[in-house]
Amino acid sequence: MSKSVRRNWQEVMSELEQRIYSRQWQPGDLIPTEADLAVEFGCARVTMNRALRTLAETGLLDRRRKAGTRVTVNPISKATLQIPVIRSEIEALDYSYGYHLLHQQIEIAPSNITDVFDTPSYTQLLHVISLHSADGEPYVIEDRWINLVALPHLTDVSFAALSANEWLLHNTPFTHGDISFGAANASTDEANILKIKAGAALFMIERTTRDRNTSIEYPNSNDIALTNVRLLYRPGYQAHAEL
Amino acid sequence: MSKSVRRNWQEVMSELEQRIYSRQWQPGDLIPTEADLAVEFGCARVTMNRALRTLAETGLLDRRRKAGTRVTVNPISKATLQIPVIRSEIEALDYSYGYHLLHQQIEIAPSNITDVFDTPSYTQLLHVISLHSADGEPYVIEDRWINLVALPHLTDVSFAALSANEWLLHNTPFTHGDISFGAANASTDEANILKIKAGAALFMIERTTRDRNTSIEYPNSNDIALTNVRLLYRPGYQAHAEL
DNA sequence: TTCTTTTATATGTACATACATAATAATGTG
DNA sequence: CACATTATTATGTATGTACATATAAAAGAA
Repeated sequence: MSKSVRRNWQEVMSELEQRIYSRQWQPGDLIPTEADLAVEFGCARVTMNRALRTLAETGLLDRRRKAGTRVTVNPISKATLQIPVIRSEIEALDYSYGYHLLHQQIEIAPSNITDVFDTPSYTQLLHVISLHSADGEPYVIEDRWINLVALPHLTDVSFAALSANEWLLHNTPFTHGDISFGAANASTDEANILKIKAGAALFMIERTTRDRNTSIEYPNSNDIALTNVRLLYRPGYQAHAEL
Repeated sequence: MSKSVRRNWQEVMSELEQRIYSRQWQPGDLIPTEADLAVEFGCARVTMNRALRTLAETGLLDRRRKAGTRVTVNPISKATLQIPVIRSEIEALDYSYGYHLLHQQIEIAPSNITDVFDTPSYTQLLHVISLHSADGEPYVIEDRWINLVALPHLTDVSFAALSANEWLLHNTPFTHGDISFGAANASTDEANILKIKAGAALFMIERTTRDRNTSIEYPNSNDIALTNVRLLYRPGYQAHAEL
């Protein structure tokens, strides 16, 4: 064989990446046009487009019509946190998974919860508290409120054997929502459940899950909050992500 | 104009999304082939490919050559956390930003740090502790170790006026690394700095930043750890993300 | 001058076609 | 029967071409 190294868009992209990482093209620099680069690299413009577009999606490049393509000035670091089902998380660590239902009752929810659900303050919601354990040791407390208006089937479901976490994933996939991370001192109750001292710092995840309303029956209604959960992890727990 | 509604890939994609969200195509279902869908939608196969590929990147579809395309069975929720520079974070909340250097010294680092940097245990590293404040109130403690072998210029830089956080972003963009989130009880020192009671639960971010080594001089060396930072936020702080 | 309109241009996308590749399904072999 | 080989097929990608669209820059009007 001779000269023509077949260039695919991924090779092209990593060549472009090199130029950015090596600071040959510096932040803020305007780089050559798609067409020019295509000629230089000996590929079609569409191929170069794919490479440049992907880099722009990654956040390395800023592209604007007519204005051209430039290297991002303030790259925003994006940490993508994968949130598995708790059972999978524990089993992935090679621990045996355990589940214990601590509380399941229909109650009038506190105002911070009814705010999230956008329901009247007197609404009855399902309150479920449970403990997930790893190798018999307490791992995380799951404190959940469920919107029975959106999920009426759940009124009579018992979560003694199956966690609400898994029931919801199985029955309402493809939901979205918002999530926040923080820290909290363990209350006396929580300390007892986790078998630790009261006041210990616990990593906390709070999450509201909404369902996209795409049914033909309710085309104009907004997203409906299905459930709100607060997870309190045992001391020392850390969530990892890549930058 | 008559019949041909020009179909672009984004319209095609949202039509496909509808079918997934409405459970017309259920998790695990094998959906029609690219070619068939293209015919059904009246667009080119490449256009359908773009729509399907994007949905696969989002995590809604699983695609495999020959095997076909199916709706994802266990959608992994991915929370993408945007990590801004601390100054921007504080100013975005409409607080006035303040910065105070508390400690800057070249020291022999503890073993957990030299492990991260992959340097000998006696290596001298730069240790910088500082406080970022919002409207004069303590906001977050930044406890940072810097690899002077990789960043020799920093030996003589004073961080009295400029935070290491910003210096690094400005001088070493396009780095990557790993990050973890957790909780810690405030030590006495930390409590004094943050003006809170010792033992309070603090949200903690720990982050190691590495530089991709793409220089011609060191083509074969691995990524080098530049810096490791531990951020301790004031009580009540929460990091938000979207699912 | 300042504001509005036009023009030029880089990116964005659509399509037809062709071939590449991975992996299942079918076939052949011991 | 188990196992290796081949054929088939759905996705993946490269290219030339054509047109769409956003917008910076130029030209024109006030």
